Amino acid sequence: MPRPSEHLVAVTDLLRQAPGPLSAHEIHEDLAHTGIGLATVYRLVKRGVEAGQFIAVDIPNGPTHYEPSDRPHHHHFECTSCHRVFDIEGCPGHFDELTPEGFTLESHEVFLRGRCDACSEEGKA
Amino acid sequence: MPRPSEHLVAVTDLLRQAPGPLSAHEIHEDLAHTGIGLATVYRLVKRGVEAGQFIAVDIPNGPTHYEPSDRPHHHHFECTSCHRVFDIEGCPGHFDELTPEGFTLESHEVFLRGRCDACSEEGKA
DNA sequence: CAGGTATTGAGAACGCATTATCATTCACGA
DNA sequence: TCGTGAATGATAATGCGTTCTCAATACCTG
Repeated sequence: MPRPSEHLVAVTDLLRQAPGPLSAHEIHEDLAHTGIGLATVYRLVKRGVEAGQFIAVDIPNGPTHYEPSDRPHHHHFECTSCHRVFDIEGCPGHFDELTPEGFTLESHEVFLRGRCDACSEEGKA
Repeated sequence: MPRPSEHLVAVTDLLRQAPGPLSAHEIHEDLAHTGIGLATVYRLVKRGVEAGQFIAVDIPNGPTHYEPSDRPHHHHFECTSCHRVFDIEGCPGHFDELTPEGFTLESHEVFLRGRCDACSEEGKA
């Protein structure tokens, strides 16, 4: 029972509710019950990025993730166990002080890695 | 004039002299005059990483780079123009303060992006 | 100098993320 | 209800980084 163009709504809602950016694969899985195809997921996120609604987040050694573009400045935490990516608030700042002489700083990214709350719990048991 | 096993010396020296981590492709290019093959480059860096001499640096949206493992804690700057990666000294620290409740922090990475000294000069002209 | 072994380079093959293809299906107006 | 154009899903194809295959070559020992 796929509803055309309803897909965009579903993807947008999913990204808004998510605790961090999602990959195309994750979106496809989370919306599996709607019958959406992977190709459509890629089409919608690509369109969304071009339209400025979504932002593409490049993960080191992983697929591109997507998040709504209206979130305030933040960074990301990747779980080394479940590989999900979470938003984290705050920013160390003062990156211009780290920039070498003669270099021009344009942007910065901070990636934390470790275990998310769920996976940390598992480890304790 | 390829000298077998001399290749490892050449790769090691190159990585030591480089201002930052190099990709397999960059190593292959920089050592083109030695006649080294790309497959050999991959073999040597893989072996080096397994042996603990080199460290694999994952670049967002780019190929794995390699650097000597005996460098002190540092981060990286990627030039948006020439796409070379440079080491930068210093670290903002205090990442545990950014880590959400219940999460376990294992490591962190900081990526700065902008124009390197050479490419900044170009822009001025 | 001959034989055995490890290394090498070229190119094929692979894995993965992403994009293109195309027949089918759906929405919507006449 | 029928026709038309846009959207969709399955799958083939692509691009790129990396690994594998294998014949040729270099080193080493006797």
